[in-house]
Amino acid sequence: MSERSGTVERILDTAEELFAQKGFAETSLRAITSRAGVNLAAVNYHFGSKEALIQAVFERFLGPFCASLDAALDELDGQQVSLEQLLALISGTALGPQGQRPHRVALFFRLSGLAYTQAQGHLRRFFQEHYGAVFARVLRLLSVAAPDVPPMEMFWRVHFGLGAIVFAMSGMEPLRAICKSDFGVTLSVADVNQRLLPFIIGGIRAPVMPS
Amino acid sequence: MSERSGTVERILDTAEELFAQKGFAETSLRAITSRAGVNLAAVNYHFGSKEALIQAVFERFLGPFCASLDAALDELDGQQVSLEQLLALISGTALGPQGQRPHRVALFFRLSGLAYTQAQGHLRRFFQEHYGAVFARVLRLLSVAAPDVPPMEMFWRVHFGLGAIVFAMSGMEPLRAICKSDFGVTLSVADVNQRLLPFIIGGIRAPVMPS
DNA sequence: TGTACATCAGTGAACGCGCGTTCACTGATGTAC
DNA sequence: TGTACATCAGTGAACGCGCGTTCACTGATGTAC
Repeated sequence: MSERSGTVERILDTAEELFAQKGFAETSLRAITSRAGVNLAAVNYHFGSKEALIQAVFERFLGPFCASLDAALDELDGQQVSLEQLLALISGTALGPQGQRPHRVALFFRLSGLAYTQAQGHLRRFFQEHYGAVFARVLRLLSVAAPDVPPMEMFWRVHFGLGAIVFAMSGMEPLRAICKSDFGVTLSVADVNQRLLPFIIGGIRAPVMPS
Repeated sequence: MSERSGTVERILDTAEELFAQKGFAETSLRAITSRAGVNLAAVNYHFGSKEALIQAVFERFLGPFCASLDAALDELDGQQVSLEQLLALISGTALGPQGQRPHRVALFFRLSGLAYTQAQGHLRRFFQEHYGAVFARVLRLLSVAAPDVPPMEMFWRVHFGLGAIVFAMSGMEPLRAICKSDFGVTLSVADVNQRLLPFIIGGIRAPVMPS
């Protein structure tokens, strides 16, 4: 559990934080290794390359998350699930296992946003290969939970919703600061999360335009 | 109108395209100038630095857009405006003046996403300084158009909506490709835009959670 | 009208710098005989 | 039990490379007298 003196874990922790803070291209291996207190060459020794390090950061988060989500979905297999339940389950799974470190979820979504947004073609491929199956499964369940929305419409709306999440998580710090100064209210990351759900549910449930 | 042999315009056009395609840090001045067919030193000669070039790219789009939007909002000052009308006006203004080049809108939102998402602190400041007023004005009008949503809630929901737009625009190409292969339907950028509006309106109108 | 000078867009080559990666090496631990 | 060797995490210094920026320069155009 403790990661004291575990070079690999120290690199992953630091890389995760810095990538989320500044982006992939803007974070140098020197910045990571010096902050982590390890030798510069250690990254290439343990991971092989910067690109492989980036993938390892995602894998460490996404692996357990998808496993947990898959298991949770297995449990309610066949049952009728509402949109609210389904989304609550997903957000609960994301928040769950790390518990103590809720900012890691924000971090992770920010990373996903960067991965999509930056040219990082290798990451998009990596996502599709490793986690495409779970994604498709969720998409199918969503279509069952909101039968008025046809599958293709649902596909787009889910991505719109993902965008809302990613963007909110990415701009979390500045947005919370503006919220504080303009409305005098200090919201936690969890508070923002709680506000996201109704927005997304409202968006997904919106009447479908007759094309 | 024509920008033939206008070095400054050629640089701006090319930079806009490449920044949107690959991000700011990932796009070198050498890539921009060689594709634009101008001398490497011309960027620093005309703009002073790479950072100033980035701001100039935004200014060229945002300046006219905000002016048009402000003018359009002036015209219906005092009238009762619905959420649908307001959002249609904004998206119309964004799509309007460039008309012939609809992909510039996608491009521009992608750039905004990058600006928010990447550490580029100078860009966030630049945004707030130059366009904070128009943004606040729109926010006020939205609050009038959807009086059930309190201002702070609206603030967050607008940003969630912005996220949906930015993300959809950023991932436009791959998402359209997936849509084609999974559903056999080829959507244009305008089609995706048309699907965005109901989602955002649904999200903004969603019942407010009793906190 | 002709000449000298100023202005300015654009150029080509070089600058120093930080980057990801490589490589020969160390020192500790485990294994074979 | 002692010795020789293999393995492996980690190191320090250097590699070549592409980057943003700078600078002395050119050549065309405009202006002053």
